Amino acid sequence: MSRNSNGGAPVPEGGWLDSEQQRAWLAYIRVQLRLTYEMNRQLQSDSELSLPDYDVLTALSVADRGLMPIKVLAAQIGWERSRVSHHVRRMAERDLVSCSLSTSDRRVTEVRLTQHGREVLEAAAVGHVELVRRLFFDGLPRELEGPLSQALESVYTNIIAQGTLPPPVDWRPHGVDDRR
Amino acid sequence: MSRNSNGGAPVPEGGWLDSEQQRAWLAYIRVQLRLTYEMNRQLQSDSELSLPDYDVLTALSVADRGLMPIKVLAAQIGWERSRVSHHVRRMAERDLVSCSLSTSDRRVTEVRLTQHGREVLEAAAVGHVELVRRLFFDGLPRELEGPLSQALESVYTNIIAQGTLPPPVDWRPHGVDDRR
DNA sequence: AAAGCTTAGGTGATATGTCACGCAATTCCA
DNA sequence: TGGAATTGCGTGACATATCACCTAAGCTTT
Repeated sequence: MSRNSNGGAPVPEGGWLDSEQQRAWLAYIRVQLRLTYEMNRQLQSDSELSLPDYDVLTALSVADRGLMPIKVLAAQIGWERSRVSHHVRRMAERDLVSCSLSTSDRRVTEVRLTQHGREVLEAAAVGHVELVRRLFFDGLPRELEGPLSQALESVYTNIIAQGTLPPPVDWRPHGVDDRR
Repeated sequence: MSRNSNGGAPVPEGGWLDSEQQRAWLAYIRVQLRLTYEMNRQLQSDSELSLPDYDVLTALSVADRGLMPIKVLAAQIGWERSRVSHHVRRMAERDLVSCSLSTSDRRVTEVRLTQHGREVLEAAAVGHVELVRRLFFDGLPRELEGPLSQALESVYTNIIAQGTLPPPVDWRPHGVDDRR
């Protein structure tokens, strides 16, 4: 940091971001930080779920028959496998999910949403989505919704192409309806 | 989840997001997840820093005289104070920062960037910014940079207004140049 | 200047996440 | 078909984060 003090002109060469890019990146980081903080806080105070809990339950809730191998679940929500393993065990102790061996391939553990888990999720989702709407969309002018989606989708596509992570399966997070 | 199966029409009433909003939200969450994962991964493999380490060092590097009270640092990067306290102690053991009591108010601990910390940060920043450019901006059409910035800035302003968190001080994260 | 409030931080118990490794089921292939 | 490679996961040691609570310095009031 603190070099490249060129008074605000774009930086064409390899190393740094030009000023328009810096603007976008700064805005992105700020939104990301605050939003994560607030979502966590809201969930924990209005429900018995943490944001990670919520992510797991949401992924399961839209899965076929509310059930998913650990490997797939990890890919869906972008976690390390062993994190899922630990987390799911803890959630099972709270009766939010249950685990069982697949009959077809006895290496795989299938994680299943319990009835209680589904109820807790649906109760929590109301407040969560409400928060997202209030914090995110109430501040977003209608005419920028389209461009924002486009921009983020482009970036996402690029990340998948460039990134080192196995490409994910379709996933709908945080109150995004699955319209079956 | 899994209710409100209205076949794709916008949902006007209170509870859920309409389909354009769902599109934006889904894209946002996906980008957020992948990007965090990749940034962490890159930093840890190309330097001796984690993403949290990097955030701390970046905040300090743009501070006046490379020095900041813990309280301010926490606000800058959106952490709980005690997290900063613990983390900074560990970083001090690695000689990335150092702590000392303020002379004017002996309650405050001032965290300072060490010479070694600055060197490590500057070495790490090169690869980090390179990754951000490759993953984020290479996928973002120039004509969408402006709208994206605008959209995220609107959202950010709204979060600050609505949110429960103390409004932050100015902060420039992750390789955003401070052009003093 | 002492009682009581407020503010900055540290601390220790606990929860959570990561990493390296190991084991067992499956698949590959000579 | 039997051994090697691969795959899916669990585990335990360790790193990190959170939470409730503690101390002490400064401030305010009387």
